[in-house]
Amino acid sequence: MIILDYKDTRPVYEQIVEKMQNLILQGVLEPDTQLPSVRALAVEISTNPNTVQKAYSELERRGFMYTVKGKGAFVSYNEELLDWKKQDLRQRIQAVLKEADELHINRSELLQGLENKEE
Amino acid sequence: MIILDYKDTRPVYEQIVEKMQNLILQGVLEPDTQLPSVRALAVEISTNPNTVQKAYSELERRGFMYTVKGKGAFVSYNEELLDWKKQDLRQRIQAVLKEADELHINRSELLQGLENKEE
Amino acid sequence: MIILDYKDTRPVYEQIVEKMQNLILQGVLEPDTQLPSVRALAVEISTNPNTVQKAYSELERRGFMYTVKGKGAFVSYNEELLDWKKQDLRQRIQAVLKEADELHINRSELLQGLENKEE
Amino acid sequence: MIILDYKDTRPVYEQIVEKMQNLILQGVLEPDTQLPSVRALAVEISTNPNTVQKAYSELERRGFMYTVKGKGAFVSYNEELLDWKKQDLRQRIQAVLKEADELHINRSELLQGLENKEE
DNA sequence: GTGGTCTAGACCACA
DNA sequence: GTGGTCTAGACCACA
Repeated sequence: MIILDYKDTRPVYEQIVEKMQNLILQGVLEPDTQLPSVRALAVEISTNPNTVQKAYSELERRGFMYTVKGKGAFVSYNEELLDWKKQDLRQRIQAVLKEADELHINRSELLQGLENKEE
Repeated sequence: MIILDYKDTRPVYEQIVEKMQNLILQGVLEPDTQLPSVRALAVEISTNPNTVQKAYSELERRGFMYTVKGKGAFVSYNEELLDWKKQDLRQRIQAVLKEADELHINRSELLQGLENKEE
Repeated sequence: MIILDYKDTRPVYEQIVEKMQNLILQGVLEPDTQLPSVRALAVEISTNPNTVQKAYSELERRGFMYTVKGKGAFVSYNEELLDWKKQDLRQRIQAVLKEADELHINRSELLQGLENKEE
Repeated sequence: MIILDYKDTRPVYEQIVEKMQNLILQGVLEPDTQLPSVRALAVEISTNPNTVQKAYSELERRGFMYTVKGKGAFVSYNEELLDWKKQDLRQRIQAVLKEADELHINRSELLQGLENKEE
């Protein structure tokens, strides 16, 4: 389900959050499906349960899953989440462009050739 | 000269690096100008000299300043550095766009209205 | 694992960098092996953890190790690093030879008898 | 007579020593010629007299000049000094080759193409 | 005075 | 436990 990249410098829990989030947004994990338990996932990716727990809490806070006591964690996808993600991506691009502005680097020049997905 | 943002979660030394770098790239600090001494800057922004030292070392490593032992630190700007920065900004935008691709979010839609600096 | 030479005038952190680097290039420390923790090595060679930390950061920057937060530091050797080291050694010899040229000292004379390792 | 390189990372006094030494070994400064006074040279290269003094002391220690109280400093060249310099260069090359040995890098490979001065 | 290194120890996020 | 950052202060070579 999830493969960690040990050469990635980001914290493990952040990698889990990002990967789970993408699986949900992409529809690979469908709404109301049950997710693996904290312990099961920890074993699967051989990491500490604390780390998985931290990732799950963050995903719940962001609205990507809900937990039912005694039953487990479930996917909670809805259209709003994709919008939320779009906003997030857009803000990250804006942050970069703001930096460019400060250095008097032309925005169009920077974005040139990036409008379309390369395949 | 430099104002720290205590709400910023990044380490202090990183904020110093980024701000000095921008001042140099913007031409506010001109080549061969002497920079404030490690101790002077530490007092000015009320931080520890070691922290400023760490920032200065990183700036030297990146080619933004050079150091003459016993005399001080001096600005060492050249055109290549701006190109290097442009590459860096471009790569950061590409990383965001790659994420968008994975979620089937349209690139043009995401970039809409960002081509020009808002004023 | 590492023995410091207190007669060596170079800074302690530089000696650590050089020795670890050699152990990695020689293959004594194999890729993905875990390195001693900052604190453990500091105790072993009776120096300050900050000094070891500085050495580890430099080794990471040079590509000889990678760090997983909360887990530790690991060896990250690849062939390119040895090539890089060869270039470095060659350049240092060239610098000496250039000095010799300026004094009209014959290169061959200087290099005589050095082509083969003494055993 | 001497031009300092401010982008050179070595200490100023070391640059002075090296440059004076080369001028003497090359015969540009002839034996028993009077050298500029500490103060005169300090003004000429706009540095601190302490720095020139340190360089002169080192040159005297190495046998490249002698001082006559009340008169000044004089060049003291003799054949032995060139031999001394050759030994010095040779030792520096040997140090590099010893490093190569430790990494199992072939000496001949490293020295290939360096036997003759490029022009 | 100036940068560079180091000690001794604290605190934090992460696992 | 592990790396990363930081404080407060010392000492050194160099100018």
